[in-house]
Amino acid sequence: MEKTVRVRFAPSPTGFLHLGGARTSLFNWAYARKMGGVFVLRIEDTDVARSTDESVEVILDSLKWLGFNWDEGPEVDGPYKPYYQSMRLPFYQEQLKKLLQTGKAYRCFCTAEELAERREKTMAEGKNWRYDRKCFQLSPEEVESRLSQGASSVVRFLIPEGETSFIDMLRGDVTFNNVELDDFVLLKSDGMPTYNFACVVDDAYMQITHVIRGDDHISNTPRQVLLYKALGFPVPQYAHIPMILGKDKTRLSKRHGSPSVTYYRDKGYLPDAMVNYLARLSWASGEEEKEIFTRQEIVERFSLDQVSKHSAVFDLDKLNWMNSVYIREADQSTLVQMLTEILIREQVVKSKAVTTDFTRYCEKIVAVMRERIKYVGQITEDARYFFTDDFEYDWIAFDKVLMSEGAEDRLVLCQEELGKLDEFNIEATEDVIRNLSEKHNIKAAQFIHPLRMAISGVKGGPGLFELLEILGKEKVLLRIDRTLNQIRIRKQSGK
RNA sequence: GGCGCAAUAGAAUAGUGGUUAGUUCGGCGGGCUCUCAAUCCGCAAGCCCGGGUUCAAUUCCCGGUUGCGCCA
Repeated sequence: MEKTVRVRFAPSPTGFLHLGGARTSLFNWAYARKMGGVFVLRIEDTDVARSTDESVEVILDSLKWLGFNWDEGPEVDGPYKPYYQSMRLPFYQEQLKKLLQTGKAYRCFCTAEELAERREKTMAEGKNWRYDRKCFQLSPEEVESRLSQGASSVVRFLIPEGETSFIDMLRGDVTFNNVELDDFVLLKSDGMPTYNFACVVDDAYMQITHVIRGDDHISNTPRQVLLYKALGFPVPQYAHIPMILGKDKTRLSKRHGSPSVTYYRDKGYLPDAMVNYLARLSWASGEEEKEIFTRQEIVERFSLDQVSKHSAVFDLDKLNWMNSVYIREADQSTLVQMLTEILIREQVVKSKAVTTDFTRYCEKIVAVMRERIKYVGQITEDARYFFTDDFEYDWIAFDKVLMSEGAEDRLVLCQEELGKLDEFNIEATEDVIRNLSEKHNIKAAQFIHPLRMAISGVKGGPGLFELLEILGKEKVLLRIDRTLNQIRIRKQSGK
């Protein structure tokens, strides 16, 4: 009988959820769902100095936002709780005792300074430094006496002779010679377990069957395999997935925009788009022309042997394209909700200003903007004029469109005629402009462009008549006034 | 420095011992339109290098190079 697949995502809460972590999480989640398995979330917070509760919150929020619901972990009790490493110290102690008693691990009293000194000496001789097992020679009595004197110590794992190999589900056999491995530290002098140790003990206790993680862990794997064997636990299956790099092919970091999931959430990206994009980085279903995959489709098709082996470059352009596809298909109400949240966060409006009327106004904005944005927050960047009368002009376009021959006069005509309207809607305003165009035998565009510039300050954007209707008569006339003033100021200062 | 992993257009990828090497994003050009966007049409652009195996290698093997990672 096949054992139930159990996979886990095990972030360190030392900051936000990184896109790389999000993708690792995605592959674990997708694999669990595909295989009818269990997705475990474990918080690796043994680095007391760097771990914070806020970070845990951010990571949990990010995972929830992406929709990777875990079956066991924080907030979801399971049979192998607790799911915070800092609360699992007794397990590590227990296993450590076992290793110490069977001679598979030993106490080491070497100080950092001593080690540095010996390392330097060895390196000076042109040899590779590995821990020289000085403390392995210590007699049990000596160890006891030093411990009772309160000497600071760590516990090291005794690497056996031979070589260690494991099967990586993407690459096949990977082998390391054990002489390359150090007698690495299991327990730090502060009593906390090291990453490799805690990870193995937890994965073993939590019955993890498949370890899917970034390929930066390949080098750790032989150490961990050796630990499983020393502890008498079954070795899980491994799948090391490629890392996500920035445009310059270095590890994705702040230098490449932002690598944090919350950044994209706050910018107005849709979680489904994010998941889709992350999935397509390193994974392909093989179907040509198909880029858009729902969560369900990803789960149905997901398979680790379709994951590529080389690192991937994060491409914001493609994410933007994908997100814009999702924005065009999203529910209006979802987008309006996102927009108002962004407006409040960016202090464009006060939260108490978000009335029913304002929400209705946002609906109209979303309706005309959704097909021309890549993320919802782009509305506040590209279409500030919806929220302030005091917008900045695109001066290059201003000069081209409004400082040309006759533009001012046409704008005045528009103002006059629009001012006569009672019903200020798309149809009526369009009639006005088309009539003007006909009457003066000037192309409609000659009215449209100056008018758009006058009421929005930019040369692109929604259709003019939609824009007029959304802004309303009062604002439109006011803005034309303001613009006419600007034209006059510029004409005076220009000559 | 030691060890490991990887390598198809600018990016993500498909695919193959014999193919005009496919697709998506991006780029460029054009159509449509009041602009932008969307959309449609078209174009440019790729198998890291060297050896071997083979009738035939982008594909299999070895070496190198480069990139990345881990350890120091």
